[in-house]
Amino acid sequence: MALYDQHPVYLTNSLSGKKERFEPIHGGKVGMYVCGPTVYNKAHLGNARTFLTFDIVARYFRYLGYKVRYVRNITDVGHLESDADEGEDKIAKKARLEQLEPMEIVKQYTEDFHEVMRQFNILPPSIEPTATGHIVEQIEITQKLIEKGLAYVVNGSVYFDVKKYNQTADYGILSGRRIEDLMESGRELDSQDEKREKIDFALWKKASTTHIMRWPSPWGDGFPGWHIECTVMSTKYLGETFDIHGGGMDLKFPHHECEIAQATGANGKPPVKYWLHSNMLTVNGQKMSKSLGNSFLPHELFSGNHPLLDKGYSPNTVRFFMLQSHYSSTLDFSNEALQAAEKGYRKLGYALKDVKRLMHSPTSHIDQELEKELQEQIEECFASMSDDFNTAKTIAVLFSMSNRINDFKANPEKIGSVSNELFDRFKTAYIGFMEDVLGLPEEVAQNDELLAGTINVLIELRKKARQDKNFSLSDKIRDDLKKIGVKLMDGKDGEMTYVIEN
RNA sequence: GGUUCCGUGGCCGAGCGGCUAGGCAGAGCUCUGCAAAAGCUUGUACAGCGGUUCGAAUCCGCUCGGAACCUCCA
Repeated sequence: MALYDQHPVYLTNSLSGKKERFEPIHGGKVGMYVCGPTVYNKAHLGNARTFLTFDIVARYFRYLGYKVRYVRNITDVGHLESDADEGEDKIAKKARLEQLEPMEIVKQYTEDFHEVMRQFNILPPSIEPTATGHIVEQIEITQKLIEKGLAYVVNGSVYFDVKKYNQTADYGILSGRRIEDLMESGRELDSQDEKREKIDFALWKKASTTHIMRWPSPWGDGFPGWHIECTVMSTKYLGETFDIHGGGMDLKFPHHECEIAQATGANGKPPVKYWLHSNMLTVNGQKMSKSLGNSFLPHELFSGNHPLLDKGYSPNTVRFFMLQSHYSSTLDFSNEALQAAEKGYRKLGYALKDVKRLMHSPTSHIDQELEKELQEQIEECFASMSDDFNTAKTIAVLFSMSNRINDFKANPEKIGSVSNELFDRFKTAYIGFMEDVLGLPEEVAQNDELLAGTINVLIELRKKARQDKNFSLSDKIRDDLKKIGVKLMDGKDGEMTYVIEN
């Protein structure tokens, strides 16, 4: 029996607003598409949270034994500023400001994005397609929509006819919006608008003479609309209907709503079975965003070089901090919270390091209560993760497991009071959920043999001083080492361990 | 204006009708030459007001406060 059968996953489907049992379209396989970044600027922490969420989703599905195909795109074209149909292309604008080719901008910020992902231990997707690499497919689907009467051409641009679509389908099915409300609110169409209705959106835009990023099409030179790229890249690699589509909450409307309309219109069936949306990161209760100017850049956070920060925090600490809340809740950023997370994570990390060294000792008396406790903790890890990827709950379980680990470390004879088989499962579960599922590794202090050797010499000296009851010397060794970041801890048996803290 | 969501102990944060969430900080104890680390114990919180129920932080209504989306945004 596969792990995924033993621990079926329940997830909150934005489409229904309810928690549903995950049943893959193709047995044993998961197809997931997540809207990636538009690479015209440095990735900030809010971006990281979304991709962390889906990193966890992919990791857990894999841990359960599913074969996961995870597609996350890079948007390297399009996205006009200010308004869907006017204004300047973000990438082109940045290119002009920095006096670079658009593709230099794209390259630069794609590299930056990858570096940030790597720092946060967010694993790469299986496929990372780009919008510019799928212009042909975007033209094709646009043509298909025109043929079906769901899109119209005006002056070299193509627009999706939302009202027409709504006659046979339900525009607003995801966001809960009604087409009537949408037509009443928001910006009015002005005389220059080419769209029939203001809720219509562009599939293809004619490029003005000055627009740099442009491709030939049946309607003249232009560039694709924003929503169409995701429809094309998701269905191309995952099929016309696939399991999971994810993204940040702020993409729910209009982006994902439009994706549903396009795909349903073109293929005659809904594109996605489960929609997953991760919530926003906030600072002082307000959404962190580039436009509000309250966003943190990862390197500012790591270095502590930011007006709102007292000190720097490691990427893993930040990762842990984010995982202590549920992906569907907003998470507020603050120094105090980060500091608490740092200490908490350190505790779990030490236990991780320690548990790897613990070996089962010959079984003596079986402590049934202890066995039951360990057994339940293992179960709880799976149950919590299978319950809508509740990393906060899982971490709570890991804390209680770390208590047992520390107890085992201090009293190794206790390990023998549980069966070898159970101890192994316990150990494997702790390591597996920490490292593979949550992606929280031991924070490796410099694995430097010279340094380790040097510290060990000092440890031996301190042992000797203690044997001689020369406590002023033994204290000095410990205190001086502490000043430079090496913390010595005496064990029960006279052995000493150390950790390096920065 | 429309559509949603949130308000939990000093702080952060789970919770989806009955069962101690957890972390950080604080207090106490054990261990220790002293520390550190660790283990154990401890706090009796759910914005307010009504209602449903044998029973509500959890469901319903109202009030107050905050946020997101309706323009680009993860």
